[in-house]
Amino acid sequence: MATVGHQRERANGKTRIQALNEERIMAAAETIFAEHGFRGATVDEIARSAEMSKPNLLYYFKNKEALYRAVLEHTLDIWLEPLQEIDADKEPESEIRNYIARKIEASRNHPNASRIFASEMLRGAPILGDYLHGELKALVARKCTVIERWIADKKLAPIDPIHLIFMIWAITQHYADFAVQVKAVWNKSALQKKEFDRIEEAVSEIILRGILPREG
Amino acid sequence: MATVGHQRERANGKTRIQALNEERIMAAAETIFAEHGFRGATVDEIARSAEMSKPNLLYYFKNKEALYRAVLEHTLDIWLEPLQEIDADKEPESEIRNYIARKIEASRNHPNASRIFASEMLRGAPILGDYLHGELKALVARKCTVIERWIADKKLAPIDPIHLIFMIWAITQHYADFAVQVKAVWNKSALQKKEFDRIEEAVSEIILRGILPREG
DNA sequence: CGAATTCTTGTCCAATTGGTCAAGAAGATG
DNA sequence: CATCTTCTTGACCAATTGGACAAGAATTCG
Repeated sequence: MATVGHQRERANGKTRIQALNEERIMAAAETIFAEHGFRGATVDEIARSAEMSKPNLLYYFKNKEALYRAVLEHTLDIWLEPLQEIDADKEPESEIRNYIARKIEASRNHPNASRIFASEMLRGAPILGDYLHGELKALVARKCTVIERWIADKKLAPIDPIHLIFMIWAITQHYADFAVQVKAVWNKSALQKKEFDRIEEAVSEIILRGILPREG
Repeated sequence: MATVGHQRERANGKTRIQALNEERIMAAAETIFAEHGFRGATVDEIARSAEMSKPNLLYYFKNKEALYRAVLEHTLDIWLEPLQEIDADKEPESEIRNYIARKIEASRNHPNASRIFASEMLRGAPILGDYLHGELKALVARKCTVIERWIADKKLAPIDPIHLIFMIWAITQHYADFAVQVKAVWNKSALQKKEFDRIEEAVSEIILRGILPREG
């Protein structure tokens, strides 16, 4: 209790300035890493984009990799969160429709998170390798069990759960990572809420048709 | 006729050594660009991987960007070829099943082509921008017309053609670009023909169910 | 206020970067 | 075999890279 009073103008043991600048740096880093990957991004460029000197950036993150890891971690939260939500006790139609909606929302609101994840995969996941083989694999296994139960209960057609998950990941990610292509081919100058609503509808329709059992 | 006889030990006006080395360089470059993108790749590393000196590499390609463009062009051929094949006069089921099969085959046989394409999209397609807005857009528009005709003929459910195409691209590309993730989560040490056959089956099943009209 | 702490940056550094150049090695061609 | 062309590379270059450091500027806080 003694020294805590005033020091907690700091939240998390972080100074006001610290919190502010770390955020500023991470935001800038997210954009640059998303565009050019870990190797292609330069600390100088990130610093410039965050409007501060390079030594100052390195005062907050001890080196480029530490910054990359911080950004990646933040990315993971966004990337993963939607999957947690799937609930075995509810109906597959609503659960999967909802999952698709959440993933597409994430692609819209955090396209750079999606891109950084993609870029890390393209490099062979040197940083996230352990995570993929550990936490993620376990989580997916659990969700597959849920889907298999739905299939056993005749609530879903007998599709392969893991590829259903891969397909949903692939599609939703695509609209963030390949946004340039989507815009060019679809002839949209930008992907706004309206476009993402259209995407969600079109994707859900095909996927749900593809996995729900035929009535009757 | 005069000077042609012996000079055509060269094919394309290229020396034997030229043809050989350009291929060697492009193969090495494909791997490195796929992993690290344009900026993250270094000429030195590519040269080393091609087992030749950097000046020698630059004897065949005048600079890094020229090499990148050459690789990208090669990439495009592979990436695009399957779509040309869709034939309006045949049945949608076989045509789309076939298209998926071809794209997945491409992902298996040329994963690095897929990754380079992805990496170029992540950067905002500074090199391929014109191509996306031109050739590709036009091609997709034509294929959409084909799909719409199938829908009008009640051979397909009334889905959105362009998003069907995006979905197929996204999914098939995913198994190349995110191979690390797929392997980790699916618990395979490598993706062989057997695994890709399984993927093709699972994907075709869901997509075709999703777009074919209900019988009766 | 004044001392302690936190923040900020100009300057510097060795290593790496993309790229040049000249000169020798290897190959083709008469 | 002799010449002409093509191929190959060591040595070099200026610019950029990730990062260290010291010293000054703000802040914080008793």
